[in-house]
Amino acid sequence: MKSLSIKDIAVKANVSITTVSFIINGKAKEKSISEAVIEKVEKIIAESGYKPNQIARSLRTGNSNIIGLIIEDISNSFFSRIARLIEDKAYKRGYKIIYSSTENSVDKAKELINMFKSRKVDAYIISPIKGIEEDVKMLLEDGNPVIFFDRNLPDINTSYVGADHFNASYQSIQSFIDQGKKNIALVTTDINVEQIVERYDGYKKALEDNGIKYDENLVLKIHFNQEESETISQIKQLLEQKKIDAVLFATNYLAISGLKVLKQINKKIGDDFAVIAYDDHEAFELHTPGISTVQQPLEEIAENVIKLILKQLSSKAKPENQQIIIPAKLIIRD
Amino acid sequence: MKSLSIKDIAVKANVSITTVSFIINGKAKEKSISEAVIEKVEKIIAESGYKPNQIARSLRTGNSNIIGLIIEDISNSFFSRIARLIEDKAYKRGYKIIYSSTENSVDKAKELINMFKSRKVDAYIISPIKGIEEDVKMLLEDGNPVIFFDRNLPDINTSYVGADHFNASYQSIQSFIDQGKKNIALVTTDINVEQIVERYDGYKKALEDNGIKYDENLVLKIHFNQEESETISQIKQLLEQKKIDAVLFATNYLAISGLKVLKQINKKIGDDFAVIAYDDHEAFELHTPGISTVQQPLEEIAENVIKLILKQLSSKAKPENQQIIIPAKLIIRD
DNA sequence: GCAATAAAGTAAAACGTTTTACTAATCCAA
DNA sequence: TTGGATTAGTAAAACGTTTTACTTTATTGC
Repeated sequence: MKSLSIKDIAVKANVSITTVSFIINGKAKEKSISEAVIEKVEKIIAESGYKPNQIARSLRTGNSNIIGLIIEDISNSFFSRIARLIEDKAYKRGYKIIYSSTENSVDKAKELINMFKSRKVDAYIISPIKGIEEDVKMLLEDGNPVIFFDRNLPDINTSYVGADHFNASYQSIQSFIDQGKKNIALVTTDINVEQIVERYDGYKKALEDNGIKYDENLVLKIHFNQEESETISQIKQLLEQKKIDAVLFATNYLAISGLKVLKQINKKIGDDFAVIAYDDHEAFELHTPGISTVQQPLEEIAENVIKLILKQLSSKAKPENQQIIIPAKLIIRD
Repeated sequence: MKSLSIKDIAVKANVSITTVSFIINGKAKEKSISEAVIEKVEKIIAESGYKPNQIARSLRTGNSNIIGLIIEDISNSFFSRIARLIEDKAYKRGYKIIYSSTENSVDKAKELINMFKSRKVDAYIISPIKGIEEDVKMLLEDGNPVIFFDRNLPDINTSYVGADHFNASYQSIQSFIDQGKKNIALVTTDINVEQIVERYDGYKKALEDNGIKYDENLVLKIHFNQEESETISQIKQLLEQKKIDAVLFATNYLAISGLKVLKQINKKIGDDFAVIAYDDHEAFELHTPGISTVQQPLEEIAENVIKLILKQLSSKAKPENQQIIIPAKLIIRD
């Protein structure tokens, strides 16, 4: 069964297509369509269940009311929770979200940008990776609103919303030191994105400020995309160094793997061994003992992202770029 | 900067729009375009970075290469993991996913269906809720491929892929009974969807088959969408009944809340109190002691969903409906 | 009672593709 | 040498909207 078109409505109501279009778009008054006609057409529309074809609409107007969301991996709870919040807020303002996961592949990220481009999304929300700078620059040159979140690309001149990774990391290490820890390990990833680098820098700076020498044997950089079993064996190797008395995990999935290791090698978290995980996760609260975490301000990040996007979408002129850095919260458990 | 259109390419190559279109769509051979022209046009396309406008394409052809995914909540790890798998498999076959969360609201689900309809998605993958039967029927009447997963709506005649909830629940209870448990509680939700009802039925049947009387004081039905604090206090009330020696949580988020309660009231899982959670979650593996779970076959569900969808998309005639029920696995931990 | 203005509405172009039906030139067989 | 088949390509309609520029009739002010 073919779906109804504006033409069918026009014929039924015995008016022109133009008139129907004006009514649908709330321009009836301003285009001086009579009350009687408005009512008649609206009645027919309601009865027939006609819905305008958004594709035709997009083709004509050039915008789609769709926002593209590019993230690393929707099955990571940090991203899925952010996605949910963004979706929610966007939806309330009449925007829909198309998302896709890059799995940290530059090629896939570029492909996604192209796909979104050819689908004429109105705006891009991206948690970027190194290597897509040129593509993003082209988007910006073409006048597309682009907002980065969680991660930033320093060479790109656009708005960014994220947590204060450097300070969060610094404070975590400081709290270890305040507890008297001396041999503090860091488990992080080798992906070269700003937020990960900042966490690393915060680690180093805190050690330095406290007069503790940086020891590269205490830092483990895990390949992204490797099998979890491999990750686990690397972490196991690290943590078997007896002297380590504290460890900061730079992402939640690394912390999960790390906790599995602790369970395996039966190393207890307590007075002489402390753990902090980056990005909260339900497992950390439930764990016995509770795992201290750096909690990212998801709600604020999502709210700011949407606010910036909508501001750009509603004003023709591009607003000033903003770098919104939101403090993260260190939650000490148990 | 305006983006390039097929016309720009045609002008540059000094051929007609038609010719360019044939080449883009791989019909050059069959439409007898000469090798020389093909090469020339392809070169120009590559150099200019031209990408066809998918919106115009969709308008003309009536399909979008987009599959709509409607789920309850993307931030629930069961759905986000399934979404990731589906996205991945769809992507490999040239399809993109638009997803949205219903939050178990019938109105939002209907709105989403309408939105997808007006965007002309090629197919619908839905984890349905009661109340949208009419809307789905209309989709089917219009010839749209629709596949349900995780949950089913009995009155609707379409394909379904899901786990064997009844047996999984039955086996869980049976395993409690085999351990000698007598007062087995069930914490479930009040949403009226088949998969939840089946879990409940499995619970009842297992008790009955073992000659244990059903006691409604041992069954707690939690409102969907209520605050977690409320959920926690209700579960607390239930579990404070001393005689309860085992509990099955019918969803992973209920189990998470339940574990928080156990931690609060300091009730230990062990020989005289057992827990099984439905749907695995990282927290369950890490928990001390490990929490036994019913693991849904995510990979198989996603694979079957995509297989069915693609079969429908490629064959003009609608294939037979299939009900694919995949056994779930009871993982006993510790 | 006449020009200017307002009210009520419409025809047709445009958005960027795909596809159908067509033309013109060349080839080949009888 | 002729006429059907093949090769190489194109013009134009169609998809379903929005929007600009236009028409026709009624109203107003003087």
